[in-house]
Amino acid sequence: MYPGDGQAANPYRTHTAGELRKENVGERVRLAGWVHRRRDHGGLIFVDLRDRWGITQVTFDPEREEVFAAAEGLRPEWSLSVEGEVVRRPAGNENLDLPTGQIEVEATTLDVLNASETPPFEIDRERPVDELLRLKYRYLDLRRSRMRDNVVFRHEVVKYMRDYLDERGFLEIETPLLTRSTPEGARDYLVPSRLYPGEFYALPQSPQQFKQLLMVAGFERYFQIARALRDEDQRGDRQPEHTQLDLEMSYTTREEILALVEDLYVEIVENLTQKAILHKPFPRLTYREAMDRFGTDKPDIRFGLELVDVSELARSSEFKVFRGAVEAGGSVRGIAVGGLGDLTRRELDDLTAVATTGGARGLAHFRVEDKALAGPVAKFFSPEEQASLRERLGAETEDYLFLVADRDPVVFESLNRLRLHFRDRLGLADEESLGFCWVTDFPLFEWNEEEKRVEPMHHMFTMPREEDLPLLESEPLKVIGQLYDLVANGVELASGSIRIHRPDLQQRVFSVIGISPQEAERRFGAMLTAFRYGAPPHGGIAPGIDRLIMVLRDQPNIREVMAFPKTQAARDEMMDAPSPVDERQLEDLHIRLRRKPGDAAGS
RNA sequence: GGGGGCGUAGUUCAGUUGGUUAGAACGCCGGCCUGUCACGCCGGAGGCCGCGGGUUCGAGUCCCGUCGCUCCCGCCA
Repeated sequence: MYPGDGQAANPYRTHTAGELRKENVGERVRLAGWVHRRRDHGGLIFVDLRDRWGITQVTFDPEREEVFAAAEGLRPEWSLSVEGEVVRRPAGNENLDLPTGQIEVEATTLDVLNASETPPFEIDRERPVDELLRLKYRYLDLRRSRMRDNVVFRHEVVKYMRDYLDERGFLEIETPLLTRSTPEGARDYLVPSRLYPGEFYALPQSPQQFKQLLMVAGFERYFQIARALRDEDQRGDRQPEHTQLDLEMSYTTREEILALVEDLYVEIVENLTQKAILHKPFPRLTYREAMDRFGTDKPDIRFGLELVDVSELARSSEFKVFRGAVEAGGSVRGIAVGGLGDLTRRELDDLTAVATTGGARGLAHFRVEDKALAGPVAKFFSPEEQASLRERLGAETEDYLFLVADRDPVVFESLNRLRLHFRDRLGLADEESLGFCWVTDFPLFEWNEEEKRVEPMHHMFTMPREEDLPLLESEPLKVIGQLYDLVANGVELASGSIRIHRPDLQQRVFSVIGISPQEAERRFGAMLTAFRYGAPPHGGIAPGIDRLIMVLRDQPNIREVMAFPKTQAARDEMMDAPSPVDERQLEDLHIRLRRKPGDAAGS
């Protein structure tokens, strides 16, 4: 049974509004949907009837007086069921923009199923509307074609994932929403317990431990379209809850996991989109290489402007800023950019601001002249050094050179921002292409300067590289983890690792990050115990679904690809959540409020 | 938590140096129109200028505060 299959005895419709063609001419049909537009010519009325599948033009002839009179009262977004005959449109009146544009339906019966108030914004056209209004009336916003197409496309992608994994022996298994808080990384959403005063469940930031336990349980290949919840501030690509394709495999290798996901993504792109994949197979970059070449672990490889290290040249230069940075253990790196024309003082200031947002204290810039470099600090460099800089950066005459000198993380972050700035300003990246790449071999740990301690870069269950195991206690920051990210067009699309499966090694990693055996037992007891019962080697990955849809459909914001997103302030404007609750409910939960609902937070 | 932008008709926006009755387009309402598909033409209604305070003879416009939306930084294993 399917709308329009003509089989079911459906009182509302025999066909969808997207399927009638000239082959159907002469058939008596019934359509249901919304008034998309009404064009009243006095003696003839056209109604564009819209349902999920498309738009069909319905005509109302004044000779059918009763139906015609009813059609005069129709307004946008009324819900209708119309019966009539499919007729060929008069020659010259076909609408080539509409798949159904060869025909129209001459209405003989009109049933108004429900009238509509005038919508708060126009649904039949793609115009910017205030975000709050869209979210408050999300059910109307979702009637717009772009939003509907986003939702439909998302379904197609998720279905593809399910089918793909099912064919390869994966089982879809649900894991709990009410679980235990693991205060590490992001802030948890907490749920108070009624039966245990003062105790709380946490909503999962990821099903990480459960999926590893499913490997111990022997399911070997698991996946789940899983919600992940984090109580952190929003961004254009971050929401309090997002969806990931969580998957895990036993007796597997990194190569097997990468191949599985790469093939899946290639198939999704080739079967469901018009986009082109820039490089197949996906290029592999180590973390080190990604940082050196692009200054980021999520590089947009669709364009050049790669970073060049000129530290050696800087070390011997007269320019103290450069020399000082290198002597302090940092570096000097830069990019050469063409096609900028002559930059004004103001534009150069703006570029400096881009660099300083990345932490840089300044931005050295040169314009490449025929024979020399020009710029405020050019005088510090000898003609030989200038020629060398130009050559190292591969610059042409009239290019600009931009260099940053600082600690490596600052240099990378600043140049990465500049690189992306020029991408957008100069249109360097092809919008219709997908520059996928894998970034591998991340450090297992990173140094948290504020807390003066070592912490996991990804998560604490990641397997170190075999050859680095001896360094675990002595030089943890040098240990490389068996980690891998999938990146496309500068967006991190998936993140995964081979996991630790032996309790002794897991305990060693806990110790490195300062978790005592007692604390580990208290917080991760189930997992450590489980590992003692023949836990298999395993690993997995978690591709983010929202971001994938964003990239594949060129949507600028994660809200555009979610049916019911929250505002940047994490509110649901439609349902008005969060909201105060009854005193009775609080009592059940053993909760007394210190501040009344509605009081400004933190004041 | 911090910074930027925005807030004027149902919607999207304009609004001069502080000065008469706050405008446009779309939408809405009414009329006309038999081939439109962003239909067309004529007419009309519609405003707590986010909210509160201040300066001023006079505030949409200037100042202070506040609320909301949004983008970014922090944060997000």
